[in-house]
Amino acid sequence: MDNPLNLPPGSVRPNFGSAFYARKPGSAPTAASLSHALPLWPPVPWPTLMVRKHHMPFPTQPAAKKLQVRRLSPVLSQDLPLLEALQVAELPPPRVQLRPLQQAPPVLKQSLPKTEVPVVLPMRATSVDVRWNARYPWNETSCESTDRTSTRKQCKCKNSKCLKKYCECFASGGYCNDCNCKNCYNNVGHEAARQDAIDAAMERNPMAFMPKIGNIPPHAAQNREFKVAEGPLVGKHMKGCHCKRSECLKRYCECFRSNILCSENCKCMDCKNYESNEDRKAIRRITRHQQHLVYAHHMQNPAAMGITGPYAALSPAAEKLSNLAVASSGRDQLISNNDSSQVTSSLLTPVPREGTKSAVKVEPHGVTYRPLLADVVQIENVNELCKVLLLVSRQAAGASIGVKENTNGRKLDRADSCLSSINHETEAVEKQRDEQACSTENSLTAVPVSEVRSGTPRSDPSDTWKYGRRPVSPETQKLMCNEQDRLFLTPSVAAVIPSATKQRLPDTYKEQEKRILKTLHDYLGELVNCGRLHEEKISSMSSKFFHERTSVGSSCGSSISRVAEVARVGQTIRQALHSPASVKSPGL
DNA sequence: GAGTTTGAAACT
DNA sequence: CAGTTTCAAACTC
Repeated sequence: MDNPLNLPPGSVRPNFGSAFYARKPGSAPTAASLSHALPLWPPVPWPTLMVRKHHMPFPTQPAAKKLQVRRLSPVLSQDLPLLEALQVAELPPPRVQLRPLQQAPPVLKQSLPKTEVPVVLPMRATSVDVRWNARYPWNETSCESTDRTSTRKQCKCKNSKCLKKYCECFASGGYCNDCNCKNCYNNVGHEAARQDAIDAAMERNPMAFMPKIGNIPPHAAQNREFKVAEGPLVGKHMKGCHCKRSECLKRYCECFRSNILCSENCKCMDCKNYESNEDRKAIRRITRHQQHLVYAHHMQNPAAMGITGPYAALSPAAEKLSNLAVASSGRDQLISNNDSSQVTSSLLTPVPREGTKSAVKVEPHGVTYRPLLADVVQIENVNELCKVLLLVSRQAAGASIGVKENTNGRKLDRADSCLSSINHETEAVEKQRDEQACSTENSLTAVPVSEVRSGTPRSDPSDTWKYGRRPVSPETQKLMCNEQDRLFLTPSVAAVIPSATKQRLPDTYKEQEKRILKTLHDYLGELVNCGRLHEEKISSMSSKFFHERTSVGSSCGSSISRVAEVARVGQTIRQALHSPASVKSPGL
């Protein structure tokens, strides 16, 4: 049998679709016809397509490709746990491995996020640990995972033997594992009964294990109904919901739960899950606020919660905190995959500084939402970080392969030039924004970029990346990094490298990766501290009526000095990078 | 944690 | 296909 996902021999793979049609060849025409109409056919709930990824924003379809995850070497993963949270796209295929969820690497299991991203990918897409929940696309995982620390749902079925689609695990195409169900037959020990149940479900509805959320058809994209202002809401429920009393604004509603708008497929009553509805918008705002609370909670207590990075999985405690907060607000939407992207992206969204009228955004319903690092992380910082990482990479490459330096240097120059041109295009926009910029008391840009320039050993076209020019977006930078990755990997580059050097290339990559990620790890660590201190500062200011003034001043002063410290760290990194001897660890 | 509400799935 | 029942998640208290 075809094994496009290279599953290990003997691994359990409940392929509902193929199993069903194998027994019922008469259904083959149906399958064949559907294969043209649907991206996934025959239905293959397992391994279904759900990318396990940390902190990842809910992808729009075109962005799905970016979700391919590079697996780090075990050594690196151990040394740099945060690196698991890094998203790297467009990476060399040999390092990408496909494996069923139950064989997920320990590191991955330990840090499974609450937010997993249902992604529509081609059946044979190269991706890691993918699955696609059929009935429960909002589910982060099914029950295959043996991870006890995962925040996945555990079913509590009592009467269905977990062999009906009432059971989330079964509906998602997975086995029950560590669930709280009773009399469970959804396991390997009851494979025959399970297969019968699958057959029965498929017989009732051949689409039973197909994804419920489909893409927006091209013709519908023109329909205002499907145009979603807030980005992540894409697709529509294939069958449509039939809600009567929830107004499609509670998680009873499959559309709402999947964070999509109700469509013409739905037969709901009193639906409020449409784009312009104010109630829906309010709920989304509240949800974002709750995410911010949870996020801040994580940032405050990373060690106590076993979190190794700012984007680590939500703990049950944090989830409960979130739920309680949501409940207290009178609304009941849990954190959705979609909105997490808004939280993370907002971290990098320049906002007016304190002192300006809109420094704190007060929503109409009175909820104040403001990213902790809004005044700390500026887009310039991201650019600067990218540059530092680029220099680290060069240093590593230079240290490892002297011969390669010139070639790669030219390639990087080309990338830098490209980046510069992109910056040039955004010059008009940035000029307008710069006019609004105020002092950067809490910004990480305390170190003048000119210092970076002075430390650069050669004329660098990416200098245009700096002063006076609005940098490109993080997404563009990410693309640029990817581009640079490819530049290192192109056959043309390999062709000019001596064979002896080629053998050392993997080491070069490792060294580059190690240094880059180490630097980034340290940088983000400091960022976490910054955010924590920043919040302390805000908290202190807000409680100034209850504390003596001196304590506030002390806290603020402490925060400011801490930010300055981070800036100093950045300088240290740069100095280390330009040290003639070797690239030293930033030593944070 | 128990009880209630809700809507999908299953059944008639 | 419509109506009813079953079921488990979501929600409330």
